[in-house]
Amino acid sequence: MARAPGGARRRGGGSGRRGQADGGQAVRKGHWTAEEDAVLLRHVLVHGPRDWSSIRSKGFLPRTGKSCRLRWVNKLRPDLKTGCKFSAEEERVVLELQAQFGNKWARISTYLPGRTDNDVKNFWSTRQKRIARLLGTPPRGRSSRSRSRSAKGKAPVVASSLESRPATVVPCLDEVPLEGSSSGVVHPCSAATPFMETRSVSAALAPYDWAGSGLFSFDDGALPLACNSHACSSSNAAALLPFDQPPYPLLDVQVQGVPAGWNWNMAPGFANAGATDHLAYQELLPLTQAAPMVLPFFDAEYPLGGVKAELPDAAPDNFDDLPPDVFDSFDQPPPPVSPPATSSGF
DNA sequence: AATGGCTCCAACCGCATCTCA
DNA sequence: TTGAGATGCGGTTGGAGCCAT
Repeated sequence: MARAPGGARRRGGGSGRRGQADGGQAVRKGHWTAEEDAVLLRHVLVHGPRDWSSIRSKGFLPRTGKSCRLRWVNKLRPDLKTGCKFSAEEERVVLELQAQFGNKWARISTYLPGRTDNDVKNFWSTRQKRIARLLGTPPRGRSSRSRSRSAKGKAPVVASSLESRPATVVPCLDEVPLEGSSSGVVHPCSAATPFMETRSVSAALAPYDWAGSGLFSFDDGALPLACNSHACSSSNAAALLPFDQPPYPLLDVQVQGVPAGWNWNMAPGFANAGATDHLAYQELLPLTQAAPMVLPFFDAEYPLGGVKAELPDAAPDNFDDLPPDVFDSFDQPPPPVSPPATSSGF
């Protein structure tokens, strides 16, 4: 079924429902606009994926922190396979893990690079309904709010066989056999997949270790493929990085209109976390609203009229100025052999 | 062309858990 | 230690697109 990549379908057609926040400030609900996404991305750039509540408390967006987090996790995160159906291999992994873990979608999703718990949950739900329909059995009720919290994840949680059987883990995108191969497994996200413009992504997200996160590859020769033939492990990828170069190409263009010389590495949120972040917003938001901006997570130009960023040929020389804890801002994605001890922050 | 069922998926809600003062 | 706020998770809902009739 040819569908537009998720998110674009209803853009602009959101419900626009509004609730009433405590204190009288209206809380916007429903579908996100491009402008809201831009603001949220700004927040992540400055603060990392945290402090969601401050987005509203500081007046940047009339959205709850939960809503902001959900939007980031499910749609704006750069490592998502948007618009890419579950492959046979992914389905197999879901089936196996669901049998082991029960409905622990967040946990299951850690085995599926690029998939969110919501993706897995939706996939499973659709699949269950399809099976129920084929078997002529009524789908298990949708109104099961009464189920006890303790009943969730009903399957016995035993030591995961997958943890000791890494071969079952979905391999890197690069190594999934293409359709027609002996296994018949379809590449889950082929080259035609609107995965993202990796160069642009890495450029725009410079303040964090996106390259070291193992989520992207760099095809310009400056960096090795982060997702190599053996693992998508961030640690592995990071280990491959030539540290005589910055682990990411620093940007000098993401937002047209940003003053020349603006450097995300100098973003107040990094240089002095929290102290002057509001200043950063004040400085950036009018620019993002007034000028075309680059939102590199999307293939198409952003509705605001942005253009894709071009990477600078030469890496800036102020990488060493970054505080070391900048790179702690993102949790590492799970290694391929076993799930992470803690759920990923992505 | 109209229509109804199905699929997909974004985003909400409520509760659980975590963090920090 | 504890309570409030923040964050995470799982279930659910609703709407748009696709497709068969």
